[in-house]
Amino acid sequence: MHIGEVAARTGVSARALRHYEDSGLLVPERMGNGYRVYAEADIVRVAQIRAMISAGLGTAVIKRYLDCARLGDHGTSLEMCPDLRAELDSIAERLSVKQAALRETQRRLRELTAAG
Amino acid sequence: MHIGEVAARTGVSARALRHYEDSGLLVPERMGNGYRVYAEADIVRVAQIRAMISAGLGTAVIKRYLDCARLGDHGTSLEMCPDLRAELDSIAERLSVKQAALRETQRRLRELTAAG
DNA sequence: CTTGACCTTCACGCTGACGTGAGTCCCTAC
DNA sequence: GTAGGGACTCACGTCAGCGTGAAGGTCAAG
Repeated sequence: MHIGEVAARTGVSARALRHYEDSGLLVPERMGNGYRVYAEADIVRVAQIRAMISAGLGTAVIKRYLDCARLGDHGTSLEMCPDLRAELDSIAERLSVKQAALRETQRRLRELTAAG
Repeated sequence: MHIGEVAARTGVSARALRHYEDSGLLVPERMGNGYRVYAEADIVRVAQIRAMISAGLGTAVIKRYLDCARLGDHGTSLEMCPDLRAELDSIAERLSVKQAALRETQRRLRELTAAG
């Protein structure tokens, strides 16, 4: 299918899809006229990418994740995955810190409003 | 004290301190020669700002928070605080979503490494 | 054959929190 | 007086994930 249909089915803009390709996250086939041709599997892949981006991951990390996943599909070694998992852990921890800081801010704010 | 000492004591760069001033978060006195003069209380304030920025809050929101806090100190009305609290709640919720997505990503990754 | 929808590749714009010079004072010390 | 270490004000650069034209090729339909 073409980029417009992928955009419609995933809710991701065509511009974003091209950006994902620039970042190496998505590599659609090309027709003779240069049009991008996406497979059904790309729909799932786009959903994965969106989930990871909304989780705060950068495209570089996502690319490594997808490479890792692709290696897994072929049953080959997953040497890079431990590093990636450590990175995901550290990102999750940073998010926890952010959440804690935000909750603390909320607590202070509630104190203020209660005292006012 | 001067900006250099504040930078050293807080671990925040002088550039960042000037940026906070541009954003209206910090308003140091000025000497005759134009040098910024910070009070001890500003050390605490910088720590608060850092905590809120690392929590993902923007300077505009932080400014409103500090204004709110300052109003509280003077015992005056806190009309804007409910809005701010709602905003903090929504940010906290978005962070929760991110964390959940990140945990899901970690789960998938662990499945891959387990299957490899 | 022409409209019109859809596709292509540049390439600049935007937001946010600063980094990084450039060029210039200010102040202390030797 | 001269060196040096701050501090000052512009003002452009950076990173990320796109948005938004611009200028033009492609293709099915009337």
